[in-house]
Amino acid sequence: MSNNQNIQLERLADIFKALSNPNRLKIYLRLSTCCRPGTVGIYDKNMDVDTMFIGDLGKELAVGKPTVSHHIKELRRVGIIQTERRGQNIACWIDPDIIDQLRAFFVL
Amino acid sequence: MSNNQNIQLERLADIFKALSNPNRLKIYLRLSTCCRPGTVGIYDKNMDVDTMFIGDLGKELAVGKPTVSHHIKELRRVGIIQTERRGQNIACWIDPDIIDQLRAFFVL
DNA sequence: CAAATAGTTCGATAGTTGTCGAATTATAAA
DNA sequence: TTTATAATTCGACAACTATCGAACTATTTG
Repeated sequence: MSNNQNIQLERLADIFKALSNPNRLKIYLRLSTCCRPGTVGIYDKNMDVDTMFIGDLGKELAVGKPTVSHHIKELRRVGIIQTERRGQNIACWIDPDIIDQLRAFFVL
Repeated sequence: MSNNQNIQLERLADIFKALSNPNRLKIYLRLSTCCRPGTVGIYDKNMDVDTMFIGDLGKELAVGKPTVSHHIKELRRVGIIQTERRGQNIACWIDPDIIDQLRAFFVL
């Protein structure tokens, strides 16, 4: 019996799992600094305010490229980040919507 | 090099790991209904408003007692819940402080 | 004390995860 | 077209996790 409520629960558990690895959490935190205060919700990925590429993230992480790629894939899979190729690089940013949902979840 | 910031990060990752298992997330959600709306922050564990015991949680979870015990231990280890023996039973409740911290974390 | 109930601990096991090096693909530059 | 850079995919492996049954501890009740 896998009803809607269970699907939602599994999805939420998956999101927390994505944030449960220190390296992925570092990526999340690093990306969250790309959004200037007050710009959440109106963040425009074309503004290039402070664009982060996957390679930049790797340099701060002390793990190899395949590992970074794996973590990015996981964060994208659960919807925490979005990516877009720009030439040789791939830009990443946090999806503000999912963060709103998570904040709402922790209202008891 | 394991500075304070890294310790905090590891702790946060640990909290998310605790919530990343569907059964533990169910326990969290079930316990969160013990706090009536509007009582967050003034929740008094001695009020017995809607006290949950570990056995009650197990009945709703379709896993054996050792597994429930393991999950409770994990949730307590990271500080999400607190427990207290009351006779034969052990009461559980969510620590409201940690929830406030988690909500604050998701403010970009 | 004996029996019943609630929960924990232990040891085992199947499954999952994080990491790597090597090989590969995609794009840009010379 | 050749070379360089950025990132992904693949296969492997060690470490970790969720679960269970059996045995154990703690508490209450008769």
